[in-house]
Amino acid sequence: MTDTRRRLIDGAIETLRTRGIAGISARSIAAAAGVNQALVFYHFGTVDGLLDAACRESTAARVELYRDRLAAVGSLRELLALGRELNIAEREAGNVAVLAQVLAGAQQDAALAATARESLRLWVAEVAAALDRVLAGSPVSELTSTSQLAPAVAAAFIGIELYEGVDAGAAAGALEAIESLAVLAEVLDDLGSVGRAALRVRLRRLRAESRD
Amino acid sequence: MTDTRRRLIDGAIETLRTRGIAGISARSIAAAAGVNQALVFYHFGTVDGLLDAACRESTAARVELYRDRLAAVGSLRELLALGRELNIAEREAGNVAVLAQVLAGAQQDAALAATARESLRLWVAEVAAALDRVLAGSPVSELTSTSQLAPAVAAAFIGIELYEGVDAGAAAGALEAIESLAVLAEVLDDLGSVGRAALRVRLRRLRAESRD
DNA sequence: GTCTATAGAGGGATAGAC
DNA sequence: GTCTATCCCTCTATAGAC
Repeated sequence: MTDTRRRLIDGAIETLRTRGIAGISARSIAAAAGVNQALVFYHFGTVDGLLDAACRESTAARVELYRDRLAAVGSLRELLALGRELNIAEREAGNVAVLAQVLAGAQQDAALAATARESLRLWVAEVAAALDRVLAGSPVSELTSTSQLAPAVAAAFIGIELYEGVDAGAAAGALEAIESLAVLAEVLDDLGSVGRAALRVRLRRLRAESRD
Repeated sequence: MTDTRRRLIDGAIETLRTRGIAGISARSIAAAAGVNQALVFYHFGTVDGLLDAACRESTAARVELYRDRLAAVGSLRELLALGRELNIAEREAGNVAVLAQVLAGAQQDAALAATARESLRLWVAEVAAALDRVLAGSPVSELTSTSQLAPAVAAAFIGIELYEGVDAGAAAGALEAIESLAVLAEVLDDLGSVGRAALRVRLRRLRAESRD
């Protein structure tokens, strides 16, 4: 990758962070990149093309950065601790905010939506793999699949990140609530066969109800 | 409220829905409202002023619409069912998407952030009251407070709504995962004093660890 | 209260020199 | 690959007629 492409991608990410999706323009990005405005079109064709490349590139790099650590996680507790660390680091670097801005823009733009979908899938695949290991043998895995749980984790992350920008206290509370609820899973593990039996009863009742 | 103010507020909400925060302008709103562009400035001073009024107005109306039903909820199961119904209705009406767009714009705009914060607090207050009733006496209330749980619910809602625009399948999975996890709370209720005791043990251990 | 017209800024995108 | 210059469009906001 040439130096100018690099600078433009970094400039796009920085502009997304500082001015949001509503403040994105070839001129604002070029100013952040310290580069001529016309180069956006020479290298990426359109502003959307640059946004697309920036989102893909930044997500891939972030996922790469955390892959090893996610792969090393051995318990729910460790996963939550890593999640909190990741939340703080990404918030300081402004990267979850970037994904949130892209997601907001993607609601009305099919091309950007495809990019956002693939970016989220990169994260979700890593999270799902970690959940698979952490929840193996736990009664929780009878309740829900990690392929559903992982997107829920990603969605919560994004929601909390956006929340953080307008009400930091409430967002911190939300994060704590989620961590507290994870204790429920551990309690169920502690209860062993008793908990597992109670869970099965509930699940049977639930499925009988949904047949009505 | 005059007819023109009404039309402009509705036009702003519709524009937020169809074109997102990046597509907001006095002209696009006025076109959606079927009204002259200059009237935005006559009635609301600036485009931001109109956005602000639209967000407050629309949130207050929505919260009002669901207040009675939220107040009638008597169990976690009923609350989840109402949540799912609300999710579908608001998605079809495009209102959670509107709040998500405002939230994205609010990250870089202090005035809009204040509006978004207050709008979220309207929702959170209702959700917290419902959770208070539903979780009264449940061991879950020893784990976390509804003042933390309610923002978590709101954040998850917003995250899922944004997710829905780019990956509907994954978003549906996320919603199901959350509903499944709620069964954990019911299982713990079923277990009565056994579950409560196991929970207390876990909590003691957790707090001992966090003192290290 | 509503309209037209317009100033002045910012924006996407391109042509063509270097 | 990079720059300047420019076209033409859209934007906010206001002035002033009605």
